[in-house]
Amino acid sequence: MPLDPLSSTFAALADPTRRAILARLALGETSVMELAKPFDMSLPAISKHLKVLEHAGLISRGREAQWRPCRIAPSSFKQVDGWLGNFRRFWDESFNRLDGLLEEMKVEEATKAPPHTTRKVRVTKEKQRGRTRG
Amino acid sequence: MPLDPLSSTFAALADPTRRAILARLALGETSVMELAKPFDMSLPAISKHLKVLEHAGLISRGREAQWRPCRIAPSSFKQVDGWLGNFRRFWDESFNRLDGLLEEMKVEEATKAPPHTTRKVRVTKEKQRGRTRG
DNA sequence: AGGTTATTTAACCGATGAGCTAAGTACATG
DNA sequence: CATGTACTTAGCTCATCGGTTAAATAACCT
Repeated sequence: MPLDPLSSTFAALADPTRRAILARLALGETSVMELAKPFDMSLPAISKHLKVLEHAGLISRGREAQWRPCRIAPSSFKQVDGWLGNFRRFWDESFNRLDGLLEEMKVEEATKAPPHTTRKVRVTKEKQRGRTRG
Repeated sequence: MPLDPLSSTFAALADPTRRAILARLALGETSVMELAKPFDMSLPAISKHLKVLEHAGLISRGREAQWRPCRIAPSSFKQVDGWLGNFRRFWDESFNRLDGLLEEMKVEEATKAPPHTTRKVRVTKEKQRGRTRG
């Protein structure tokens, strides 16, 4: 019954309250009370949101006396970015320019391109990341 | 009642079936039948998933005779990537290195840093994108 | 017109999700 | 120890979601 990690991360991000909480946390670690302030919502509701975010790996929580300070956790963000990388060529112009360059460099394949799909495609899964600002 | 665009996009991405459909579409435009094949699921279910993806702006659909070919639509992907950019500094090392460089260049602020938050932070909203592979 | 293929709509069901209030836990301090 | 502060858990409601089957629509092909 538990969703795969990427699904729970996306699900966690699919709520404006939770995204606002993350935006606040991007400014620095803070308490639940502090996080709750901007919202016209009960504290338990915020508590639940935080649990969802934590479960999704988007935040982590510490303990300091009666406070449970929250902070951004990088890993899930990274995973989302990685997944998104598989589609980057669809909108990122500079990405495409670079891809085109790499394309030209291995012309040996160009002659036997299969006519199956519309565009020429190399899926190259995760490999996409890491080429951007190395 | 309708969610904001970013929320519906994230919600659409929070399902493994839909992500698999997108992965298939990354290989090129194709029909509903073709998209349905890999899944042990009724056709109406797939049809619903496609409607969700379309509504989220992640795909667009054409008409060719009795087929409704689907293809990736870039805009929502781009928006997600843009939003994610606000958090890139939390995981992308090279991003941080570049940020540190920019930091050093404007040292005039370094002396009067406020002790309010843990890290030194400039929010710089969307501006983050576009510096990667210019 | 009548049939086949491709896809959507309608109507339903069980599970999950976001919100609430009320009560419980954990720590700090008078 | 009693009270206050900072949360979390429990239990409820209502809406939405992912799936189903059955029927409808749409376009092609005799």
